[in-house]
Amino acid sequence: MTELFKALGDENRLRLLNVLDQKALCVCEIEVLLGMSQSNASRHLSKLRAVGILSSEKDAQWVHYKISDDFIKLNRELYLFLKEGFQKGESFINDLQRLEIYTKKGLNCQYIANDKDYVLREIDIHLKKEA
Amino acid sequence: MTELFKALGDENRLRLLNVLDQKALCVCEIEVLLGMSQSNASRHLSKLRAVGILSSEKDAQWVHYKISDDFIKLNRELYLFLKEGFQKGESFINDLQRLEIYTKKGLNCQYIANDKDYVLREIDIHLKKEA
DNA sequence: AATGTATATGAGCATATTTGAATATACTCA
DNA sequence: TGAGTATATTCAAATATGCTCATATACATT
Repeated sequence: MTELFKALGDENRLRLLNVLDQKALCVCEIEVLLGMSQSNASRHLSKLRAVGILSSEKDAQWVHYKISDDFIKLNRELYLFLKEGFQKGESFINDLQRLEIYTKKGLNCQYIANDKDYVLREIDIHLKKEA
Repeated sequence: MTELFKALGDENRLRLLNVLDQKALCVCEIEVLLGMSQSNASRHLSKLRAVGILSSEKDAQWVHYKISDDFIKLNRELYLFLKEGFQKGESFINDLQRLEIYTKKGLNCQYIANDKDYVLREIDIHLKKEA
């Protein structure tokens, strides 16, 4: 249990979980959506996988991470608590907004591979319109 | 939420919560029951209180700590998760065994103040009999 | 008031954690 | 096979954490 809480005791890792709770994502998508460096995103994902919170699947050169089915099954209360908490934090809400734009515009790993800055701009443009 | 998880991500603090979930205890009792140094016990209790998990009350020169009613109310799922986890960990179970002996023998802060080693021996004698 | 006791806090040390930069690995596709 | 790309890992530096020993504070009792 200690290891689980240690893994959860980090703002960045909670942000990861928040978006992954909506849908599976690969490292490069996390990088773009949360504004993290590639190595940092990879590291945090690894840590969450190491304690069983995430599972991953390879798809060509990409690795898709998602919240582990076992984790949800075995830690129902904790999972519900997390979901509740995500609805309250400002940064969590902002991250979901970015994810929603990313999804609605039909963006994906391919776009990021071709032109990461373009994807970032697309998201930011949309956010400014709403503001 | 991050701060809450950080506070929970420590074996000793989880052990504290486990026994405090049974009944309110003062620092010297924690010291004896969990075999922690006085300063360490005090510090961990402070930390848990700082994030709202514990509340404390002064009684003469003693300070009694307990799990905060607000914490339980506001974080129901997390609290349930903790209780579930406590039933699984070996060290948690051992700690509760010591607490049970301590309680059944009618020991209290006064006994610890008079002769801490006596209290420790009383608990250990009982544990050896059961083994 | 003076002494004793319970708890809190400060200083210092060792260890752990987080991070960016650089590099290694694993995979794809021409 | 060789170049390119996504992800993982290593290294080094900065910061944070947990612990012990010593001391301070607050309260009780004589």
